[in-house]
Amino acid sequence: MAEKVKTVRGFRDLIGEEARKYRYVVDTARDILERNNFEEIILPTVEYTKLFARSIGEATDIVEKEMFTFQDKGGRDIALRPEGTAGVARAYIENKLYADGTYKKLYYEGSMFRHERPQKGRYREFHQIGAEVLGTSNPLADAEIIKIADDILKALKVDATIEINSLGCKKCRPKYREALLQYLKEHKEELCEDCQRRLERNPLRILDCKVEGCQLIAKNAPKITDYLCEECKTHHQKVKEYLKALGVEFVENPYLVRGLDYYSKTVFECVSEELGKTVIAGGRYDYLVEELGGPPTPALGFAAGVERLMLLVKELPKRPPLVLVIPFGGDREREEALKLAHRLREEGIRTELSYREGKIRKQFEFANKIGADYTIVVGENELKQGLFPLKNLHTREEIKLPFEEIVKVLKTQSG
RNA sequence: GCGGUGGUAGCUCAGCUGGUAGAGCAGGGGACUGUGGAUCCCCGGGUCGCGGGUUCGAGUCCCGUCCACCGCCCCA
Repeated sequence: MAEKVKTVRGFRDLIGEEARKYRYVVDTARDILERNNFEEIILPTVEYTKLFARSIGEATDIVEKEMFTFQDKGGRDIALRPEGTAGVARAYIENKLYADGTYKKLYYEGSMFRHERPQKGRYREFHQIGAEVLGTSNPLADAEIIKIADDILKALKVDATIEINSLGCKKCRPKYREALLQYLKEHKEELCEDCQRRLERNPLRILDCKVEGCQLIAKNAPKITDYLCEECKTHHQKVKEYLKALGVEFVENPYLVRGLDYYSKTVFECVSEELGKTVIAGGRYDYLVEELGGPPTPALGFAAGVERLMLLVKELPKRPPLVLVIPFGGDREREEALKLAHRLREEGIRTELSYREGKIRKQFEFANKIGADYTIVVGENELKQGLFPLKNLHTREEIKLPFEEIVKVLKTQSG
């Protein structure tokens, strides 16, 4: 045999039930977003590398070491998108979606690529479904975005805790950063190696370090919420009020920070205890559009990790019952069975025509194997009488009816 | 990128200190020629992840490599 070609590391096939689970997660989220009057935006899979460098942040791991980048034949630096928000912001600016003076609600869905070490629920090609609202600073939008994330989790019956925080704005965040940095420097010796490094690069991240010693230090660190300016404080307060009004359960986590540089004010994460991982995350990014060369545009959004949600979805909606049409006899019977099978499909009934030849007994074994719920034998006697045996494989009951009666019976089952 | 565990039949796995590859389940056929999940009988199937080394001889020991999974980092 020739050498077998395998999938690229971190990439995989989704087959049958896995594929159905994928569709279920995506369709459920899409449904909720459509109901909230979000418009779909279908984005390119590749963008110029600098788009991500400028939006996500030069110094982040995603940009520094996790992007799939390459040069095209024209020597342009291109990257497979590692996330969706940057592309949405770029499209918003490029297509002047701000021109009509209203805010825009967009959602996207598709593959994202990060060159990380693969693990369960973490692949190099993974999928996100994300929503973005561009052009409003109204805290109603923050509350609604979080509510949608909550609705998706509830619809999928996934348990997760919603944690929220505010990262402040250009006015108040620097003051907080200053205070935090000063505090952390006083405790530098007690911090773990990683955190000593973070001190320079991204001190906010020390707050959610898992090392025990660091957590103790983090516990007594100044809280961002104590440093928020009036505007940010009011905004944060309003978001929480609206969430309560909506009955969305959440916990405040003053140490919640996000890994992407573009966030401001509201940030949130939906954390699954079962996975020990975040399944949906998002927040405000009021400066991103402007930093990418657009007009000043407050905005916010979230991204849901499809693979991670799939790991938590225990039950899929049932497929409609399956009917196996079994030809029995010769060419005439095969041809009739072929036509009758398509008659059933015309009516929306999930139908398999057996290509198996041989004993009737084997046909029934085949019916079980493929998970059929009903069988219809099409043989010489049936064609002569115009009556066909519809057998329920679960109850083993069989009724003989004219074909069009069978169609009616099955149609009510397929609802 | 770092640390750990593991890769043997379609699946789950066994294979002790090196001596020509096994079980259960699944699959195919028959007992049973127009009605299935039971039972019995028979059968097929493997470059032991890949490459190299040690050895008379390697699934087993050594080195390398790939892949999966777990933890870290990071993140959805």
